Amino acid sequence: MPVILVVDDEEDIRQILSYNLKKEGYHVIEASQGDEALYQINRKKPDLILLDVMMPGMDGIEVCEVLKSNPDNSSILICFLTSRSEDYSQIAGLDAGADDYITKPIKPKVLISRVNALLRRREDSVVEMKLTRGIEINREKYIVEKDGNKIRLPRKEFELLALLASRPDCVFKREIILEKVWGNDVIVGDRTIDVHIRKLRTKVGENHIKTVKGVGYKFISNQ
Amino acid sequence: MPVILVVDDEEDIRQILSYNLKKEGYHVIEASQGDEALYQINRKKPDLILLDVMMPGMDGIEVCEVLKSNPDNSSILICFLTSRSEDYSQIAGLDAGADDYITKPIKPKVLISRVNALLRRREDSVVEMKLTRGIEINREKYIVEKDGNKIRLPRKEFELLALLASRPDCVFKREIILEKVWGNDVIVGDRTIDVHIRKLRTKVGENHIKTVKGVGYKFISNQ
DNA sequence: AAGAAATCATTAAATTTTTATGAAAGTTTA
DNA sequence: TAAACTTTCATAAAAATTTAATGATTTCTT
Repeated sequence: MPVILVVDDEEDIRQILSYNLKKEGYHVIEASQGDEALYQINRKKPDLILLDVMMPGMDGIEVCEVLKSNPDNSSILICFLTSRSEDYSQIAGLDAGADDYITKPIKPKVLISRVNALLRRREDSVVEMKLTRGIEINREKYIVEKDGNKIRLPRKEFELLALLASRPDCVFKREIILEKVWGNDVIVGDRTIDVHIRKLRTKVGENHIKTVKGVGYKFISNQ
Repeated sequence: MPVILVVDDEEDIRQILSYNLKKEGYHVIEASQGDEALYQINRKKPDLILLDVMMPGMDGIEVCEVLKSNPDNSSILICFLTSRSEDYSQIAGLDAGADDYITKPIKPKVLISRVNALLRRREDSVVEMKLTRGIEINREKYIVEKDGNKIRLPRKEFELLALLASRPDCVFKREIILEKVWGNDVIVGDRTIDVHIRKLRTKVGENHIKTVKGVGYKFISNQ
């Protein structure tokens, strides 16, 4: 289940949001201030952040900027919480980093449908993906481009790469990889993953996939 | 989901358009100048382009002309963005290449309904389709022309070709093919698809339809 | 720090899956 | 009913996937 971080200085609001999200089955963590939010993000990378714009101290926009300055966090969705009174121009201006915004007062139904939509959309938006140093994955075309050259990958290899690349710099445990790429019911030996990783490395580049011994593999975005 | 390219030199406008389109679920890419737009089009062929007429450097009309000079791009829809002040004669003049236009200031609701309408209309208008290297599909006549020669295809073969060609280079999974060409209720074996593909290949050309093992087939546009 | 244990890397070979193809058997259409 | 169209079947071919075997590396123990 996706992890959602709720950031708002008012405890009442945090509770209402948190309650409703949990009821939907999401794993919710909270922060009451900007810096606390950044701390939480570091500790447990959320899938989505509901971020209040107006907060004492570091406001939502600053948090967003700091957050997005780290490419590790590029896949985190951000949804601002704004008061209706804050004018649209401002919201449009800060839109750069955000994926959506919800105006207060927040109705539970609106909240849930927006959150669901955002997370659902994220799944689909992995159709095309630009990765560092000219690696591009296109799900529709089932093609990976490296420095402009098209690389044709067999299905399993493609799925594996797409999975790893869906969250760059995050480690995927072997069990997770098996579950996502091979399916829960299929039983294959552990060496199978290695072999596929091997093939990917020769095709996509040796230093794009890093192994984390005892855990799994990750796709390296930068450097 | 369809891909929409937003071309406008003002960042604010790009953002507002982008935001609203994304909210609808479209995949949006942006360009701030004419040549950047052409670059983007080359990189990822969009379904629709929202194209500002007045831009410094290469203006919208030029972009449109360059675009349309390449038959590969004939299926891309173009919607101009114009100021109310720009006189209609000019707009009428450039109408040739464009499918629609929206006058600024742009209201989100108008934007969305126009965009939806355009894309919906396109679905139906796959009546005739020019494809690379002189392959042309005419839905009304159930006829395919290759290098000027008319090829008469049986219904199923035609539907299959039309489906694959509707999104060149995109893979159609076997299940999707079955659903679209044969219908959800009809039960036919997987070999049936192969056989039809083979017949198409012998008639239309071996290297126009490519198989993606384990996934499905795709129509190759170029080369 | 040395040795043992666990975990990965790598290659080649074996196996399985998936598709191509020709021919034939049904089906529909004119 | 013949002709055209669809579908199935059987077999060949190709490609993808998995296993197995061996070497390398890291981690853990003592």
